[in-house]
Amino acid sequence: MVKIATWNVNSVRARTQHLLQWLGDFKPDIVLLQELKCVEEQFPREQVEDAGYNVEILGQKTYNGVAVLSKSPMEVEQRGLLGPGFDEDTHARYLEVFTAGLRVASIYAPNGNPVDTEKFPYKLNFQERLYARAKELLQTEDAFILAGDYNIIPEPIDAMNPAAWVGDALYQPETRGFYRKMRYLGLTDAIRSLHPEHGIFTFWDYQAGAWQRDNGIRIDHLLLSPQAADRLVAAGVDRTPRGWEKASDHTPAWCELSDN
DNA sequence: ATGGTAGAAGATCTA
Repeated sequence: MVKIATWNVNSVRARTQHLLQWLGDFKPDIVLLQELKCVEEQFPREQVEDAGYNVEILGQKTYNGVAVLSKSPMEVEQRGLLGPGFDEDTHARYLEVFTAGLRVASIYAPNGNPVDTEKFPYKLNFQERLYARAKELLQTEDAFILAGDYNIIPEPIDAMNPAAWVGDALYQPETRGFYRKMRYLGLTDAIRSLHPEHGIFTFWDYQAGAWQRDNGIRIDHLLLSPQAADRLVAAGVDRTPRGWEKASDHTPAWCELSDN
């Protein structure tokens, strides 16, 4: 069995103790982190290595930043996500590795708000690049997982109060359409495929007591290739770290694959 | 209720 989790930590330096505590409690084999908010040199590498993980990092000053932790050896496959007419991206939002017989990408997709600014087209452009990469990878025989903070509320069931998100970049038709396209491509939403019920959230805003009211949304996703989905045995969200003092506004989402 | 909170940087931006 291999347990893979994704977690937007909202600053890895502010969340180092939470991360170490959670690694010890939850014991994931592979962890995809987002919003490191630091450069590689500032990442608490030694502490994470001492916890038993290999570490690969794509960092950036102040914003964004993604990493992959794995108990198995890792090879970096791709740093960053480029595409046609897009040969440079200063944002650290994509890191793809090969580890434990799996191809895995840690993804921090753009938020895209406000929608009437250049931020929204940037979000759509990133989505197009990710779609192209997914299509490319589907032509291999690899089992792969594209997971992270997609900044997408796929369906009304994925929000406590969907009406409040109308007009938000996370819930725009183009945003939700991209997610649908990824699924039509043949990718499996690990959590939703095993859990049709309402109330599965991964993010609660810091403001207005969203956590206390369970006013959450599901925006962190694990999309599995057919070869990976065939091995899917469990998936879920671990709400525990969201309840800790000085928590990230996201909590880990995870899935478990049988050995193959 | 057009604010509210959090983090990093630095006296604002992003989420």
